[in-house]
Amino acid sequence: MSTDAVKRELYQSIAKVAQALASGNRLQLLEFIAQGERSVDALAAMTGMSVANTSQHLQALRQVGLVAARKEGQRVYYRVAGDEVVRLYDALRLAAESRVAEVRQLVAEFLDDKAALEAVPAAELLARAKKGLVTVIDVRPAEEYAAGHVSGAINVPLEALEDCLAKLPKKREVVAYCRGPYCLMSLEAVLRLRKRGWKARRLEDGFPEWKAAGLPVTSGSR
Amino acid sequence: MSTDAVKRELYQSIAKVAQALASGNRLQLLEFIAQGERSVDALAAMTGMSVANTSQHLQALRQVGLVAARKEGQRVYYRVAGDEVVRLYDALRLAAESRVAEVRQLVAEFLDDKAALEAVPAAELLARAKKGLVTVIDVRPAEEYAAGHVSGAINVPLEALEDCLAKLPKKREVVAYCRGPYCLMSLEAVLRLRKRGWKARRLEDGFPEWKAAGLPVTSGSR
DNA sequence: CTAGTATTCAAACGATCAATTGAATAATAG
DNA sequence: CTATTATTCAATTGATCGTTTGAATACTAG
Repeated sequence: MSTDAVKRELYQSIAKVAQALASGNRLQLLEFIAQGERSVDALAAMTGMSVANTSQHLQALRQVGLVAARKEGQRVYYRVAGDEVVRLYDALRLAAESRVAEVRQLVAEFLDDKAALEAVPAAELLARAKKGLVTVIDVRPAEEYAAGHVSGAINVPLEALEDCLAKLPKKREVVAYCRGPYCLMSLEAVLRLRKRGWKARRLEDGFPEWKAAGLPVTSGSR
Repeated sequence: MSTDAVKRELYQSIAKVAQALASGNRLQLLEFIAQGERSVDALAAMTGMSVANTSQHLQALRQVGLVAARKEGQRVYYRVAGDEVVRLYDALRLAAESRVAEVRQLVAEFLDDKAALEAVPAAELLARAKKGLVTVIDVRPAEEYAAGHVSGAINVPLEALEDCLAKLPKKREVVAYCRGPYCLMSLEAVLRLRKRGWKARRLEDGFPEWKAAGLPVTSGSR
């Protein structure tokens, strides 16, 4: 094979990985899978897609090596194939958020509709936290929490939200934060808490902005 | 709009960015652009694509905000839109390289065919460099070279290879290295140098492996 | 073995995408 | 002004992708 032909095929092979990410449904699947191993029907239920369609998309992801599968009994559990996959997903999300005007607008619209008007500014949170009026939760994965978090916040990863409800006094308002103003994890947490009867709002910004503003942070210990 | 609909559109918007990367031709364009601002016809010549086709692909990249354009005289120069874009490209390449068997095989085949058998192991390079028998060149971009490079190597970015030929004595063998064993920059450099009559080989691994092996590195100064 | 569940496969449709071609802008030189 | 060069636009064709549908496997419970 000629050098050029090999080169073209090499790029084409990399492009196949991008192609696997080029579908909103598959991205959503990947995000769920990144939170933990899931079976096909669980993923179908979470995304609202048909089982057949879900299976097909999962195979597209598996074919390029982004996810791996494990069979147990009559169920097949999918998981991300490795850390690079999560890093790739994050890089994609980041590039999209910071570059695509459309995404910014959609997020703004989404937030406006639902809870943005009620987002808590950092200064307000700080004041109310001092008075012990709120429970601050960090809904990012445990590793990110360990690397640094808002002082006084407890870690409630989004995927474990339902398991951690006991930790959250229902009387006190809950304020959730995540990676940034365009990250949807905290919003998701707020929506889910409200559905269950909590008073919940999101922090206006995420941890990076909080830290950059020189507000108190803690790292390592719980 | 319903929450679900917004969410779906949000994922779809992110997917559009991935879609823009889902083409070997566009990835190749992006890689060239990442090395520095380029005009449409220059890119068309580099990739061997028609100008119209190149223009069309560039616009696909621009539409999702991965590259930006600047008009000067009758030429339009394209550049990457930001650092996140390079990070995204790297993450994609990394995930593809580490996951897709096909890519590994293609790279192996490519290298085998061409120059892999003649790749210089790190130990051999070290020994021969000490005796002054070889010229070691780092073909990565200047910023990466500045952040750390093999001691004694001179920086000859791939895009400036032809301009730097004067620096390379034709009598001494040239050994080129880049980002890693699956990075094609050093191979490209070797092929181009050979075409012009140099004796050239590539280092078996890239800078990260060299550094990880505890071999001598230098950073900052030229 | 049979019934039931989880997953995958296969075919079919419409929608979207890539490359080619030829023409339309836009800027510059003479 | 006209001719030239660089880039983009528009229309076409063939290929690929996404979803639905219905059926085929694979496993488990009884």
